[in-house]
Formats: sequence, structure tokens, C-alpha cells
Amino acid sequence: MPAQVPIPGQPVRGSRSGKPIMALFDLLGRSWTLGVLWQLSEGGLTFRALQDRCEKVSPTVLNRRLKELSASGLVCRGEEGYALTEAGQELFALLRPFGPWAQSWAVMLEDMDSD
Amino acid sequence: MPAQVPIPGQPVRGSRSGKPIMALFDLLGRSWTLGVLWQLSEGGLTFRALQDRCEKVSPTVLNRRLKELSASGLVCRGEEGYALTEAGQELFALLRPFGPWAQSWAVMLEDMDSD
DNA sequence: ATACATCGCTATCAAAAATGTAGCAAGGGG
DNA sequence: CCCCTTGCTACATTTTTGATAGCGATGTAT
Repeated sequence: MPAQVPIPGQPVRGSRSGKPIMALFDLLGRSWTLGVLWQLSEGGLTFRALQDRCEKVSPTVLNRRLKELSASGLVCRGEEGYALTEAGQELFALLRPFGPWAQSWAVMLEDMDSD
Repeated sequence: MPAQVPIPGQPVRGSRSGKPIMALFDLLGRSWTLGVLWQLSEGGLTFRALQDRCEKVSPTVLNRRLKELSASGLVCRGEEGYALTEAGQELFALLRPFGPWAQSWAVMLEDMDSD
């Protein structure tokens, strides 16, 4: 039985209430979801191109994530393969600052470990 | 063998390169990580309080997530139980806009389904 | 001191999800 | 027809998550 797509308003993995933020976290908290959104941000990619970008993702999981993201209106099929929808781009806009933040986080962790 | 904590600079689940953003996505892409950060944003919580807030999390997983988040410098133990570190608060600041966005996403999904 | 409650977990086992690899059906080019 | 790429599906294995019970430590009231 394949996993269900988290839908705001309905109980999801981890929340009886189905609060939108919890549904979103359920979706984003699955392996590769964040990575796929990140990779698609620069333009449409074919299934295999996406697979290559995400070095270690199995086709099984990639396909499942793409279906979930499509059902959630974040991804759709464009001329060049899979692409972010408008909503997907909005979400990515929120995600973008994570890039630079992760950099400084990495530096902080190094300092933390060397002490 | 328990799961390892994703560390920037080292290969992680899903990335040979170990780019910080990929390490971060690996961490955030585990079940309950996002939810825990969210719940801790309003102040320190004890283990059991956290368990109650996250309705369905098992102690096994909660404990594992807390260890990972501690090792990653995002969470530490304060006077009132577990709390966000400074870095954790920075990350939450990036996460906060997801709340309102999730609301409008929920509305969009309803419209999408009713058409 | 004893009884009881609460807290932060750990142990154990079952279920679900992810991984790795192989390969198929469809479409295009030569 | 032959060969190549694309978008997957099948299947077996490993990893992760989930559910439940309960232990040892600490505090508090009796």
C-alpha cells in the first residue's frame, strides 16, 4: 500500500488536526522532497536528468515523490519534463535562503567540533 | 546500527558531495524534525511535553531526532527541558513564513480539487 | 521510610518506507 | 530492423518508523 499524499485539513502522518503546516511538514519531511524542489528550481528536468542530479535516489522513490508533489500542486509536467508550478516556485522562494544559511551552519559546526 | 547525523562536508543520505544544503535537507527530511523545531519555537519543552505536542511521535523517534538536532547544534537542553539554540532559532526564522504559506496552499488545493 | 507520581528515556517487535538492481514498453533516428 | 534514450515498474533487501511496555532516577506527600 503506497503512502498517501498529505492533504491539509485531513489527518496526516503526525497530526490528527491536519493543520496545513503539519500537512506541509509531512510532505517535506519525506526523503528527497526538499532535494527535488531544489533541483527543479533552475528549470524543468526530465526524469532521468533529475535522477542524475539527485545522485542516489532510486527511481521508485523519485517517481513516488513526483506523484506526491504533483498531487500537491507543487510540480507539473512541462515541455522540458518535470517543472515547478507557480505554487512550487513560491515555496522554493521560501526555501532559497536555506542555501546560504546552510553554509554558515556548516562553518559553525566545524568550530563546534574543533573546540 | 542507528542512523548517522548528517554533517556538512561529509557524504550524506542522498549526496556524495556533502554540500551543506544537502546535509541540511537530509536532516530536515527525516520524520518529525520539522515538527520538533516548530514546536520548540515558542520556548523550551520537556521530553514528555514535546511528545504530547507532537501527537503521534514515538519516544524512540523523538529521542533519536533530539539527539540528531543536538549533534547538529540546533537544539540543546535548557532549564525548561529542550530548547532551540541560537542557530536553531535562526533556522526557525527561515521556517516561520511556511506557516502562512501553508494556509494559502491549503486554499489553493481545495480550489484545485473542486474543479 | 514508604508509597506514589512523574520524567527521560530504553527494549522489543511489527509495519512501513527507502534502496539497489534489473529490465520492460514506448518513441525516435538511422 | 537495430539501437538508443526515456519513463517508469518489479522485486528483494535494508533502513527507518511506529507502537507498546516498562525501567531507573527524582521529587513529593504520607
